[in-house]
Amino acid sequence: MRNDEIPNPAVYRLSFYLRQLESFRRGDRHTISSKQLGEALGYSDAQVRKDLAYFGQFGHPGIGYRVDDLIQQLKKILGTDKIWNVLLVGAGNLGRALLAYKGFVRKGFRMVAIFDTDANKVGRKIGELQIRSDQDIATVVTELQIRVAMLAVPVEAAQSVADQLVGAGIKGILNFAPVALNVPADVVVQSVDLALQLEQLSFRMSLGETSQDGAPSL
Amino acid sequence: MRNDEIPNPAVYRLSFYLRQLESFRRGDRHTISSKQLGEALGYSDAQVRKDLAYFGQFGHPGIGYRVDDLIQQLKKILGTDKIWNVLLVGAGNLGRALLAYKGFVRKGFRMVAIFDTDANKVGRKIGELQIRSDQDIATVVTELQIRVAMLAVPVEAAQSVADQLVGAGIKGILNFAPVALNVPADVVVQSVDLALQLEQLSFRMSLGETSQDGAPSL
DNA sequence: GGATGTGAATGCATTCACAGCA
DNA sequence: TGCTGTGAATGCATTCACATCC
Repeated sequence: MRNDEIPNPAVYRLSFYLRQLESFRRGDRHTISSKQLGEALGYSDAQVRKDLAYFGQFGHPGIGYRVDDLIQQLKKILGTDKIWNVLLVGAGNLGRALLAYKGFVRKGFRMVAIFDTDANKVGRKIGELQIRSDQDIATVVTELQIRVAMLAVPVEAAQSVADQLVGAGIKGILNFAPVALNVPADVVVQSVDLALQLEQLSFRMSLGETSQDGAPSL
Repeated sequence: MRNDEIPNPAVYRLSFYLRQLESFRRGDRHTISSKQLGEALGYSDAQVRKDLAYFGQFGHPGIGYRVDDLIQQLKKILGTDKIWNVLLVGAGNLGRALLAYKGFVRKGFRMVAIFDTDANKVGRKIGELQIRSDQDIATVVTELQIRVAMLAVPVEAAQSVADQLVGAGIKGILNFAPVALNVPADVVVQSVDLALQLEQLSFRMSLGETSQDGAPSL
């Protein structure tokens, strides 16, 4: 199947399916139906089946989906079936929290270098890693074959650091600065704006809603 | 206009419009057309007009939108035209980073209390605030009239803390734990799963995409 | 019986295109 | 002329409903 036929929201749901399946597996569930998986997440059974069918035939009629199998398949589809080397720019509060965050490692994302533009911070160690100057980005990216960067710098610096990252050959940026980054078409940006999330929560609190979670579109 | 006629994606875009308008204002732009606003964010002009029209008539034919005005209106719609008292549960790495994050304050979210379940941490100070026991949540919520909570505890603890928050009268939770929380219909949960964002980035890197940003749906 | 996978039908979001106003 | 606001048209995502298989 061609990739551009897959609805964006479906790709987000894939991650939720994976998360839920891992929870089912911890509960020693070996097999699961689209109905059960959907109910746990607030989706219809048809939605679950359709989403999965975009990527292949993973189910067994009369049985459902084998939990272990489907986890493996989803990891493969999402690209987390292997280890990724990731670099971090910005050794402030947020950067240090990201560095320590266990959830990344659990998914196979390994932080292998930290950079900061602040000369005072350069050279200091955080955990195992020594903070390096942003001047070294290009060298390190090449040496360690890094394709993904996390950007946790102040909004004023974000675009220029993004340019450096792109120049160094980075192909994906997880951006925490509240700004729309300008990058070439072959570089993917995924943005997380924390204050924006709280603002959205504030909006939804003034309605009679039941909604969960932040997710997709384009 | 009835609220449930507003597309979810449109609500997310509202936040992006606001962010972009504030950037335009810093550049001393006083008036802006739907075309210009849309171009800055990758949306069509019709999209911008339609989204705004869900909430009222803010524009001036032949002129466009007055930047200052529209900022005010959007803040009012989103609920960030006033100060919110917010509490935080979880004084780990992430919690401390959230506490120090300037972006929340800029939008009028004021962190007024921190809680942790770890007795070792209780009593310690972070910045101005002293970490309190989760036992005190109900008291503090009532005293300080808090409606919003940020949840930055490990995934195993998330649901039980969420129950405590709900019991104390909290109506909105910004959840950083990678789990779908179960809450009553009058409580809103907005979730941010950091590892999931990185996973989505990984998926999109294996396509020929140009996409930006993480956003809506249901 | 119990479940999947999938074309067809529905419903929702976006875009078009234009009347109307400054 | 330049731009908004909006019904109508289009396009995309979800749901229905059923043939198919264990």
